[in-house]
Amino acid sequence: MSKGITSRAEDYSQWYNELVIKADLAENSAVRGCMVIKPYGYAIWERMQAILDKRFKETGHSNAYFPLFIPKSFFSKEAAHVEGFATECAVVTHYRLKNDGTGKIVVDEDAKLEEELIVRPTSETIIWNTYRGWIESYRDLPILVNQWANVVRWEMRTRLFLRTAEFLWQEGHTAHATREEAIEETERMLDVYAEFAEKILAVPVVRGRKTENERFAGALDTYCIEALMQDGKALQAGTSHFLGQNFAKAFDVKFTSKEGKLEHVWATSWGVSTRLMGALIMAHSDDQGLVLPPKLAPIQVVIVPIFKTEEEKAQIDAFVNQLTNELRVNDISVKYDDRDTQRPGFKFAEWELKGVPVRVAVGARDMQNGTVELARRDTQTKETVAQEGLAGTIVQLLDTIQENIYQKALNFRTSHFTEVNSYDEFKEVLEGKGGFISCHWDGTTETEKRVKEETKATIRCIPLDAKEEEGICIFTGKPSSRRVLFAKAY
RNA sequence: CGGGGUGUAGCGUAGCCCGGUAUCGCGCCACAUUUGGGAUGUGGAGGUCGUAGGUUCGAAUCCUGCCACCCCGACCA
Repeated sequence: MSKGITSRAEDYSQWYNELVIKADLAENSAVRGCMVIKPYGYAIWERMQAILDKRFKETGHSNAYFPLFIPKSFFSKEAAHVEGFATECAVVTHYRLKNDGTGKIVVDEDAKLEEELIVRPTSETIIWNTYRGWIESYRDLPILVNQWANVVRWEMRTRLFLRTAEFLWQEGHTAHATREEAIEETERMLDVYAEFAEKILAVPVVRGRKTENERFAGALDTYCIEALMQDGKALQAGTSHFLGQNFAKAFDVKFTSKEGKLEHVWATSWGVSTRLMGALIMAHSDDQGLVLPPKLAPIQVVIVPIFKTEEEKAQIDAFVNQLTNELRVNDISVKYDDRDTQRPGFKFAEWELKGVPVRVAVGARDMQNGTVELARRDTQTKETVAQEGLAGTIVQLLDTIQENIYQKALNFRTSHFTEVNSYDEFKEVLEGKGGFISCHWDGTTETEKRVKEETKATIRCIPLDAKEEEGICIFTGKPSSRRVLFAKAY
């Protein structure tokens, strides 16, 4: 693609003001790496929430809410977990401010907390501490809970959408009586994510498992979906973790089984975040702005009237009213942009920037001919179609667009998916077109780290559908039994 | 936290080397003409030049500290 607004995450800056702004409150109090999500951007997040939440409910989950603050001591209970998050925690140490006598507001040192509170970077610890009180018997299991929340991770380096210091997400935390059931849940939720990414976001993803090195802090196994962006870099779009009994042991959560034995509970956790908005933008956008798949778009159809006189406007209004009603019956969200403060060309450009999939332009000429101009955001094409049966035409067109956006992304990924059998080839592809590189790896963290140092590529995942195949590691020549996926990642 | 860079109107910028009270474009406001792809003309509003100090008759410009942001690394959804 051309060097456009979406070729890299950094290039958002040309238009992200439409969706978010970087939080910059004032002077010395800039909120580092956070973002203000403006209404239109938030509407996209709300669509994601609504669709995912429905799926969570359909798969038996309920929403709950746990505290933002986590006592520091909770963190130290699971060794791998604390090690994974220790370096990126915001810590609350005091609970009061005071006037220092000169009019300056300072932290009141007398108001020091006995135990510091951590602003949650993820909620496993506080949730498992709570679950201890909820679980006594196998009859209390499973617990299938999800939380919609914000979390804070004080990253060294932030990147809009992809790695902000505060982000919105959902985190599912489930408790099970058996290992098998927990693994099943982990895989089920990965499927929910993958299906959401592909069918709703129209972003094809690879389902896989992380290597030991890339695993979530405290998990026995981390499943993920990996998407490919238009610049050839991979993005982890969602994760589902099998936590084993690690957190149950750390927080002493036991239950009495059917057989009367006291056992530790099995756990999973899974989450997706506002990073999905970054994935959406970088997977589909073009130089004209966002391209939203119809199933996700907060506004699916925008109608722009073109008129000179009040009479013409009244005539168009009547037509649009009827069309709007017909579309709404079909569950299509419609925006009638009849602002008289902007000209049609301006509106066209603005709604394209915002990614609205279908635009209907209707003017006096159309009213005479019984037609409208129907424009597609994905292909940037337009045609004149009959007003007769227009709602039906649009319903079909939205499906076509959804499919086309997915196909386009899939084609891109297919052409950026390369099997290699030597390290030279590996480096050549990596520095050339990029994308996913499928190759044999000896299974050691040492090799993985060495490759990362030399090439910046990491193992994105071991694909779930990887077939057994004898081969040799392209880095060390040691035997390997299946291919893994490497890529440069965000 | 290391290395590099930047901070001037809502946004993007010129000016800085070589000190004399800030340039241009977009946007904004008013009026007129316009309205089928980001209108045009005329007039107008808007700036403690990131911040604190220093040098100087005089600082956006020179010096020092601090803050923030961006890029590259380490870290990560």
